Amino acid sequence: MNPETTQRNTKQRSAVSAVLGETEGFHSAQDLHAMLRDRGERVGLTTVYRTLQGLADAGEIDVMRPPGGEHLYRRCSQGHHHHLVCRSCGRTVEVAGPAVESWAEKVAGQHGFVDVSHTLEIFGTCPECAAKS
Amino acid sequence: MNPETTQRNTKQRSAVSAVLGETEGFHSAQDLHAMLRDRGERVGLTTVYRTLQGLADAGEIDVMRPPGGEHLYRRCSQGHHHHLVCRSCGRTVEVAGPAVESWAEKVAGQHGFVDVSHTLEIFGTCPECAAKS
DNA sequence: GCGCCTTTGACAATCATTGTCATTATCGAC
DNA sequence: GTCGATAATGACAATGATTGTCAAAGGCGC
Repeated sequence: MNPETTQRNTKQRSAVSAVLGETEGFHSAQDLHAMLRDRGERVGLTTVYRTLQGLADAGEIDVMRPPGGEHLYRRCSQGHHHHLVCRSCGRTVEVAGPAVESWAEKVAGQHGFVDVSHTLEIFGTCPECAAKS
Repeated sequence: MNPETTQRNTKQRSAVSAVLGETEGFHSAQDLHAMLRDRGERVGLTTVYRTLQGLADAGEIDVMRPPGGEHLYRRCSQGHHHHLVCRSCGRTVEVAGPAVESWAEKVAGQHGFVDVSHTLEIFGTCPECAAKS
């Protein structure tokens, strides 16, 4: 078992990372690819996908699978947390829920499940969007 | 707020509903389609998809979007609840978490979000699968 | 600098899901 | 029970995100 999957530092990887660092909210792989092109970076779509997967595996970014069908990626704070997403404008707020974490662990444990993880997303309409409609 | 969801009762709809009622766990649309064919029901794949969407909209079934990429459907108890899924054998346990519900509402409210909903899935390895490995 | 080996990227392939549209079946009215 | 409007169906094509492929290029240790 090699814990350190030989990762090399390439321009493309930093470019993707940089874009993620400068943008707010979630973006699809294709979005990010377009942004990179606009910035003049020449990065292949395939590479964007692979880089994002790598970053996601490394825990440096979060992945969300909205009903829309595309994967959305976002750089988030490192620790475990969840998202409160406006279903109208896409605005995202990070929320922490220690109570939820322990609850999930407890419930899973009661059923004998081990190696537990969980996903939680909260959807709603943010104040601005609610006011608009 | 129900603008007449004009739904007709058709053989296909009952067939899909019946299969869902007799199976355990989550199944993909294509799975269900295959099952229906085995039973001798002649149902088009397109119809299976549409029927499932309809049932999901009506709240009669639950949809899950696992990392695998396929949509999985399952008939569940009507009330709001969540799932504890074995990531090895797919076994599913329904769990209720009143505390989580209220927590989500509260957190969303604190940020001014309205019309709140949420999704929560817990993944783990069930006792049997854990023992096997 | 040199060479090995990972990464890259253009393109093709995959595959679940959705759109299309002529045909069929359902439901309410009579 | 019959009729007719109209929603539902289903075979097929289309879509579109994601993944696979493989030759070429670049990073890293030496």
